[in-house]
Amino acid sequence: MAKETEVKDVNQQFAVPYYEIPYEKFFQFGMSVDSVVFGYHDDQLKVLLIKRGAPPFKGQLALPGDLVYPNETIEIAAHRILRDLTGIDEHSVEQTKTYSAVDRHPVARVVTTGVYSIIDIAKHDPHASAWADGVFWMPIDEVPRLAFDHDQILKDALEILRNKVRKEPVGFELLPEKFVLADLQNLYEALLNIDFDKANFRKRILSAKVLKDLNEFQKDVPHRPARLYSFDSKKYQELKASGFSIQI
Amino acid sequence: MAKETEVKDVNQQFAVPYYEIPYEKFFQFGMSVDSVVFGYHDDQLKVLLIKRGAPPFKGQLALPGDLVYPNETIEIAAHRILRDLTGIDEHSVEQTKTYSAVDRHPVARVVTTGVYSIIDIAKHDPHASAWADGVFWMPIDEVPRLAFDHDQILKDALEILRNKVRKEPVGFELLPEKFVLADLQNLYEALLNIDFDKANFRKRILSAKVLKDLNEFQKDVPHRPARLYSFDSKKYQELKASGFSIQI
DNA sequence: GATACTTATAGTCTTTTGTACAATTAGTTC
DNA sequence: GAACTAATTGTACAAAAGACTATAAGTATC
Repeated sequence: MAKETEVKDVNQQFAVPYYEIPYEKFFQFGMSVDSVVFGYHDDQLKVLLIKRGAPPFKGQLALPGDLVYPNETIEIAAHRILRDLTGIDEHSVEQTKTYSAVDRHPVARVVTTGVYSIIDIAKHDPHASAWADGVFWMPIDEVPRLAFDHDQILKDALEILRNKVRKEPVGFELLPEKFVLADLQNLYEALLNIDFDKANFRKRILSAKVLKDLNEFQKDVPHRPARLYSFDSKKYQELKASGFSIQI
Repeated sequence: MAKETEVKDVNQQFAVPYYEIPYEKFFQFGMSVDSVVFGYHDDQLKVLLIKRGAPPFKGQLALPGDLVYPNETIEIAAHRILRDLTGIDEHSVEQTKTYSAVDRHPVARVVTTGVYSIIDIAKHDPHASAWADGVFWMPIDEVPRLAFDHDQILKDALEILRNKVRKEPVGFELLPEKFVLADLQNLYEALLNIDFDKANFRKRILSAKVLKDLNEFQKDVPHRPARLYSFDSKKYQELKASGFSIQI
């Protein structure tokens, strides 16, 4: 909760009814979006970063993000900005939190909304464009200090992802179409920083009945090949509609 | 996900690098906060509404909310605005979502952030002030059509509350200091729309070990008086720190 | 003051779920 | 074929959840 003193100070400065304050005073905010794009590769959870090619923080690593146009929603801006900066076109967008610290932007008053999305790295090939000087998939625990308050935005998004992944089958969006149970387990272990017992993980995930058994098998592995599965989103929708929820 | 066409339209209109677009174009947003204040009374979950005494939507019911000052954070503004409109002073503030539909405000471009808080009705006595023409505690399932997009904001906040209440002991903030297990059960039943078995609810809640047994009893009830408890926040902090979490 | 009534609280029994770990299977490599 | 690796199946025990019964401790009634 905010300290009482802070609240009082603000009040004293504007101690008049709101309709007597000049309209222009209020309509000076810039809005921006910052996207936390998660991917998974080499058994590691990764996040998409850009090298900023424009001030402020030029040259530093940051989340892809920019100002929202006056005639856009935050969600539409998130799509546009991510495509402009990295070329990534199709992706989901979920809000995390809105950051409004008065001095979070060194130049102007910009309130930003964090969003996150989850993509299959193999399906996208990000490349820097517009004012981005570079785009990188960075393993989540190697991320350095970022521009603005993006450290915090990333941290919050990660926490939300970790909570979400236990209740909803978002994990599958990070994997290729066909996968093996061990892949799925590795993903969850990387995501949650937990080790699961292989046999029990299998039982739990299969009992959720959201995997389609493809009756195909791994190829070219130096051991017994494992069964391939895909996520059965139709079955999941049915289950969800009937009030059932999965727990991992 | 947004439709592709919408995104394209927006792009065509601003098909120039962002640094060539006049600065003023971007900094025209108004920011506001709308508070969903939950309370519990008469075995009912209630929400605090105001009757708007200022345009737009003058005379209609709405969530307490207003514009954020240029030198405030959203959270500080939420405190100020709720105090100004209803006199409620101490309260928690948690963000839910940010709403940015271009036409959500009929007069200007206002992006609003929803916040929610949970208070003990008995401890606060809201009264209309500033431009509020009335303040009401409204049972959650009797809430009529509200101004702006406040129906949606309330709906989202309620869903977030319901999710939260199962994992964190927020429920206690809605109850008076000393309560009886039946109170707590009624609260959870009202909140989640579920019936619990009395004996099992008791076992589960007590096994979480976050209740302090006060060794006091109900008075003036026409039957065997029940034991009074209070929430032991110190113990809860310890449990939480040691990685334990409650599940209801 | 005995009896009915109401709700609190304790206890039991069964089913389900979670967890650890052993056994078996099916492939590759040498 | 023997050694090796990982997949898959199975088993046994512990813990939790759920349904239900029994008892306790008050008030209200007569």
